[in-house]
Amino acid sequence: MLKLTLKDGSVLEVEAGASCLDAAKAISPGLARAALGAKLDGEVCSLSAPARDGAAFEVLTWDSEEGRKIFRHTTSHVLAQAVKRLYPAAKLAIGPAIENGFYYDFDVATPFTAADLEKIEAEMKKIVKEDIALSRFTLSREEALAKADAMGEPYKRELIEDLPEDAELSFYAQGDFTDLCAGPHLPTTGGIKAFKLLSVTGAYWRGDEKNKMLCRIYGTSFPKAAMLEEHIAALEDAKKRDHNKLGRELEYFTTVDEIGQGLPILLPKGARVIQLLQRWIEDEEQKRGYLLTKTPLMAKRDLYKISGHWDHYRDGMFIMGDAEDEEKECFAMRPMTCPFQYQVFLNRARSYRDLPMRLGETSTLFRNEESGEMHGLIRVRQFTISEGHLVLRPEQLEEEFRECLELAKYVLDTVGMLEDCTFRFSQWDPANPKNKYEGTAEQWNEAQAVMGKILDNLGVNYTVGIDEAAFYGPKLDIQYKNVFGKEDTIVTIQIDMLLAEKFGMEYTDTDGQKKRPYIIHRTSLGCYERTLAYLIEKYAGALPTWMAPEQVRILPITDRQHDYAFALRDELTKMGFRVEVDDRNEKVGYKIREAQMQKLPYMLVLGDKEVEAGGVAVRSRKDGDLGVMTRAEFAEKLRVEVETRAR
RNA sequence: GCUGGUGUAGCACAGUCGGUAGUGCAGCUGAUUCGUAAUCAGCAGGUCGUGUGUUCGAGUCACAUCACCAGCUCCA
Repeated sequence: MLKLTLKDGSVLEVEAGASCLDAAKAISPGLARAALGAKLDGEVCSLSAPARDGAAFEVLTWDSEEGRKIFRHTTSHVLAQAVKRLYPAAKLAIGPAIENGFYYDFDVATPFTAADLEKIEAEMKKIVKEDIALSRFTLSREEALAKADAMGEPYKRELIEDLPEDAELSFYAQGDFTDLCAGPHLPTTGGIKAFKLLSVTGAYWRGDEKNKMLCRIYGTSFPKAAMLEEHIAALEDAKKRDHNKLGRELEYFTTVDEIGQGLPILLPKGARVIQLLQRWIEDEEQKRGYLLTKTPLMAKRDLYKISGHWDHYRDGMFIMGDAEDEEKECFAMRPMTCPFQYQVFLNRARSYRDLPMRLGETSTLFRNEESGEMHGLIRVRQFTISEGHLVLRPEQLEEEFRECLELAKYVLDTVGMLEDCTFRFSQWDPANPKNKYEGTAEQWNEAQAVMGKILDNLGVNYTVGIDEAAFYGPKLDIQYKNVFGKEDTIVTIQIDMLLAEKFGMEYTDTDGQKKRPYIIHRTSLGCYERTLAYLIEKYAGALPTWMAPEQVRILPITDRQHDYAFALRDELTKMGFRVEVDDRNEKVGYKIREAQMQKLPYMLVLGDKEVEAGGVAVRSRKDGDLGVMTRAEFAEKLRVEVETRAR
């Protein structure tokens, strides 16, 4: 008999030689039916793996991420098997499970089309119906290489070659298909009840643009058809929130072919929201001791040579004139604010009494992104950020970093985005071959150690992103996902010791010695265009009242109420609210419908009764008819909602 | 930049085998003065993303180019 320890501490006895599936059955047949994999002493394994005496045992179901990964990873093998059956010449690359699905990369002569996907799906259905058992076997490195060659899989050979020499390599076989794979997998293909291939795209082998572009098929799968349908419906729903569609429909922004890619026009509504956010951030920063600066949008190449941008970032810059002709003046639009804002500090000799010096600027930047990178308002070529640089004595670093993080969390929380944010400690990669980073290993290790200590002291729950640092230092990036699950940085806080040195920044300390300051680069709300995009998606266009471009629309029922309507508009406008009158000759139902579709927070319906009583009939987009109020009551309700920045 | 897809009126779409462009909503004009998600009628609006080519003839076919979308790479 074997003894397994369960999660609740109880001990389960099973026959010698029992598999993890047998153990699951021993717990309960229902659990065994839902089981996708298991954990032995915390290590994920297939259900077919033998139970180990004395091990801690756990059954993985759909409720666990590991369980879902096993399920989807097996689906990717079914996909690969179907592709190999239909297109024997296709070469296999990799096929992992990802969040919400899986993909598999193939090297094929001609990329798959939508029609091919249908054929492949049909073949996958057959494979699932055949209920083929998956079996694991291991080979030595040499045997594995021979196996890869025998299968005619050059990419698998490359993968094996890069694994450590003494590694034991596992393969999974399912009928006529075998794949190099760490696993684990479902016991058979029959468990995959519902799946769908979603898209076919290109992807570079090993993620390197110098390598061949492979053909990637994305898909997803679920244990029940209803769950798949629900997922597809959720994807459809996400598309409706897409800022790039909704933001154009609701007239927040537009683009014009003649102006160019990545250069959106902010229409009155979008421009208003961004103005509101900017005023708020500038005021918040002023309250926190920031000094306001306004620095040029361009500079001579000489400045970028000092900062290192000329060497490290030139491809990303808009350069005017001949970059190669050293005799002539050459200007470039700024891709970052740092070297400009440092000049404020450098304006005169500084003492320790000047520090901390907190500089803030609503800063417009220009980056010549590659043509395929642009996306709505999220990735653009000209954008405006709530920029700031803090020049510090070393002992001020931790406290100021904490305050930067607090400010970022406060503004993200206020706009309602904090709950969906994740934190990433972005570090350098000493092995990066592209000469991406400035400075020495010692400087990097010091900056990262300092930052790591601060993050740990502050209890920040972060993931580490290797090779995600800026060229001059490590970053804490606050990440946000768009409706399609694609992640971008919304706020960044960076520690920099290199640029201070390059620009010769120093201060006289209490002991009369010249010392090098630390610098924090940070944003409060990141890039306003990007933030607007996320807000449109988060609220599906119904922005909270305090930031809504139009807060109230007055809807007179007939033209007898027009004078009252315009007087009311002027009254509310003077109080600082954003109000319009819909005085068109239309029925009130029509006007309400339009205001609802534009997601306006409040509609004030005015008929003879309201005019007579001097009141307003209030309708909110959320709760419908709120009944009649006096004008003062409504104004007070609105004031409280705006001042508290209610969501 | 790379792979694939898309591009017809402000928006959503139709347009057959290559034969000279339609529908609905929006807009404008008129009538209607109406109580919580669409009043009725009329009018106007498009060198079919752009360019070149094939053809007697191109929205339709070919090539190039631009923009948009998904993904890769890159990044706030």
